[in-house]
Amino acid sequence: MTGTHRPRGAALASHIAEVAAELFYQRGINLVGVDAIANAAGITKRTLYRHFASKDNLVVASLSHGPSVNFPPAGEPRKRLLGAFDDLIRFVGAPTYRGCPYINAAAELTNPAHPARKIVENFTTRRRSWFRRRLTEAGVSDAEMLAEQLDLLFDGALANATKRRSTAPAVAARAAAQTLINAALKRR
Amino acid sequence: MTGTHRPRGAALASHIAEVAAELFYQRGINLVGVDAIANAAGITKRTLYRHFASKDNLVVASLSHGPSVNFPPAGEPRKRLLGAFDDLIRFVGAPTYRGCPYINAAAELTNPAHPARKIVENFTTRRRSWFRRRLTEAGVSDAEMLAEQLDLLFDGALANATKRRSTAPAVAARAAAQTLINAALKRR
DNA sequence: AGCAAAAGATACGGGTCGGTATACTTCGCG
DNA sequence: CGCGAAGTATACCGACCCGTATCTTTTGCT
Repeated sequence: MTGTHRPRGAALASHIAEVAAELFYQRGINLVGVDAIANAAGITKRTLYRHFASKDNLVVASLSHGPSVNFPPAGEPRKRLLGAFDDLIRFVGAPTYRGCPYINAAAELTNPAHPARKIVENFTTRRRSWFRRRLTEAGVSDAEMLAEQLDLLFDGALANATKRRSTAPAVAARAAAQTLINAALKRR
Repeated sequence: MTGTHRPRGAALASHIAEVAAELFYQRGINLVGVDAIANAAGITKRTLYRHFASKDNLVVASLSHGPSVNFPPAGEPRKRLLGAFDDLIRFVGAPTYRGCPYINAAAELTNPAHPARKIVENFTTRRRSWFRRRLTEAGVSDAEMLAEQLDLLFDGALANATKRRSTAPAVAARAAAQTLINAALKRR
């Protein structure tokens, strides 16, 4: 055991990204300066720039440290699908909820060349794929289309809850998902 | 006819808000300064501040001048509902599409006390009410819940299209809306 | 014609931004 | 032990931010 009290090296980089993620999430990417991040992380701006070449790079790294919805790792396909929506309800109900970090990033980073934009796009694609695989396992014929629709309900609940500060949209999303899945299975 | 070449008085205020709306939409509220707005509007910063007490006030005024989805003003209820989704497809397919101005504002304006946040909330509420009224006219029993769900599909398509730059989510939203409406009418 | 309001032109003020420079201290490890 | 990397402390840079002050010119209206 090395026993260092404060993080160093790679561990420090991860710590910086974590602190940045929280600040970006609560106050907005464009409204948080690197000075504030360095200060909150208990380090110097010089040290921050030793780990991240630029603020843009730090934004990219911070995305994987933000809060997220949990997707059930195993179980009956339909239960896993609805379980994701259950956790969505929990997610938007958190007292510190301030929207979906990825939706927010897409809104804040208007420069199409920003490196974080690709991360955002990949994230959505992966979530849609997860839905598609579960739907295929459940026996839905047009899994591609339904996966897209469940993804919409997800983003819709996240975006709507940001505007209204309520869990109602997430609850409605869960119900809509159930309706759509049932309709797809009946029509088979 | 007065015949003034350049707008004055109240007309100028509206012109400023229009220019601001476009800049905010394309480049982001927090990334556009009042100097850039005054410059693009062909006026002086001094004049801008004669019409708007602060940038925050201008942000509020700009929201009503941004691009928006058209809701069919008359016709058979179900046609009007699907017509809104048709225009949603057009909206997200525009080459200058950069997300929903209201969702973006909610993401950018992290200060809960910002005056624009109330405008954003009112907007969502009004759209949901429009859905609810049409659904009631169409004979849906639980119009409240279904209106919420259609609103989710709307926001979902808008948010998802921002991340992916595609009309596919809007097309899927329209199909999902149809499925949900049909299911609600059958179950009556 | 003439006046008050509106708009132009320009500069400034205090603040923050992302990023860099310099010089000093601490730490891990061979 | 001692060396080099990592981190601290602090100051600085040019650019931009929102908002205001001053002064001149234009305009609409009576």
